[in-house]
Amino acid sequence: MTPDERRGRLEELAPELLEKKEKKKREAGLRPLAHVGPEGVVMRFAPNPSGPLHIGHARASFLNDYYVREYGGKYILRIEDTDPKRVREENYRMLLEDIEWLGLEISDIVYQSDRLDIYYEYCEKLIGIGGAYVCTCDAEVFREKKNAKVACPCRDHEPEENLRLWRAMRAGDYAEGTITVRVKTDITHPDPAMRDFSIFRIVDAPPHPRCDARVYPLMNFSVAVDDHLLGMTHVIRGKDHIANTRRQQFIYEYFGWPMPEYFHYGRMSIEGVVLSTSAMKEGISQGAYTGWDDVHLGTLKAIARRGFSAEAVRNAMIDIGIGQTDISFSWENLFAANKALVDPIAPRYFFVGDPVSCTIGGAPGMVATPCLNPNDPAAGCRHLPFTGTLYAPGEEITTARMVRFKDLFNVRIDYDGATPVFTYAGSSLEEARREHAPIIQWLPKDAAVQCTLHTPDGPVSGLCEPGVCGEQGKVVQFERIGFARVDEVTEHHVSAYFAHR
RNA sequence: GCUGCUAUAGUGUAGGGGCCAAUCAUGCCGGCCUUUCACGCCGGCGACUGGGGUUCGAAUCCCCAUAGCAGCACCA
Repeated sequence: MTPDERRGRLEELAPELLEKKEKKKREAGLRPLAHVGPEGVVMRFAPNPSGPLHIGHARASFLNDYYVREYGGKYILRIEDTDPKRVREENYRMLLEDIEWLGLEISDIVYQSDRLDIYYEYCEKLIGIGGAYVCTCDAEVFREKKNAKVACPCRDHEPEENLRLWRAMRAGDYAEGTITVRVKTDITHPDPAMRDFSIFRIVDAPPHPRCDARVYPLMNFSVAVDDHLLGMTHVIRGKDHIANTRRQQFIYEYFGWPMPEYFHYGRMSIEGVVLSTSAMKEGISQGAYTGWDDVHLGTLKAIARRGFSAEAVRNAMIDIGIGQTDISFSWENLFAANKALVDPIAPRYFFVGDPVSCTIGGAPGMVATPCLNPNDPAAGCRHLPFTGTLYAPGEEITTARMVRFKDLFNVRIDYDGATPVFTYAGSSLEEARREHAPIIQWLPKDAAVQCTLHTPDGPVSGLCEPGVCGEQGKVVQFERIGFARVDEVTEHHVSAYFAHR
């Protein structure tokens, strides 16, 4: 049968089958979520304040943000600061700055360090119903027993005994590392990661910047309790948490709570930038990097400094989606996403690398008026006066017999021995085209500013238009070079970071 | 070692038994437009990891292999 015949046949036999196939249509964006109630969704972004946010965090935060925007509901920023060893005062500030930059639609901010009493309360409940026990075994000893599927003696304590130990733990009778609370799962579970994992421990030092405590929950407990109490409907996080989800399931089951719906996206490798907090910290302290926003780093601060907008990062991340496949983050795709946003609005300027001063014989004085943006005439023009001498890019004038200085005129290049001689060759654009003269950028002798363009291959020094000085913090396009963010402007110097072509 | 997840063009992604000689984006190549090698437009290149099985029919379901990744912390 031909497809048409089949279709006709099916129409006779079971027309309803035809319908559902028809409506399969692809829409832009992420796949729809199931189990969305009338109130929308409740989702969360849960970083820990151990350093600045980086591209990996952008993915997690934007995926969740996408669905909250899509369905409405709540987006909770939950700061997971239950490990005093990894939490530092300044990190909270940086975290909030980064959140601000991302432009997330956050509805509530929750600090886990404010909620220790809640975790204690639920821990006591869990112990009371026999779901957890207090273990005083040495961690190493326990690990070996666990790997051999052998229970430790503490596992047989009655709940009363566990409660007694728990209170002693709370009261300060035990030192760091000598006592822990474990969920009673299945010591013979085929997956060693599931066997009686810890949910509380003692940390003596350093003190926590936001609370006064010695007994801290481990993430599997605080996360499970919070996700339930805060009403999470869907959780999107990396696949490194896939085992944690299964561990948390034991806690949900003991309490009889329904679980949220989980998605675990795959690992994203990112080339070309430093991502590990420890490596960044070390590099900064040794002076290899200028700070958290050093462009060699993968932090959001660095990305921003290089001229990428949060919107571009968002678009790139939504395009990547929530697949479980491990992927390589593609800078090229981010470049394209950023270009789409920045090209319509970035003002154009001339940048001249390796500038050579050229006096043009026989040329009339005039003022060139190139557009700030050829696609947006309303943006206006720049005014570049020519008074007899200009700067031209060294490489370009040594490889051509004739050039056209953009928006100015044509120049013929002859040689007197090794020294080039420049003569005015008319203003006809048609003629320049006929002669295949390259149209190149230039700068007035009297109106050029020193400019360092930082590229991945190192800094390029040259000159740029004075107008660039008014663009600090903005992204401009250096014609025929690419987009760059104007980072710093001083009286006689501009520093810019190359973003992409 | 044990447990689990994944496998579509260079990169990212859609497709979850027949509409797939496989979508879209990006990239690359060619052309057009253009006083930027930008933007825009037109055309082209490029992929279902391998092997078995189920089925009339498999990118899609099952098994095995291979590869990658994750977890097995008193971190998150």
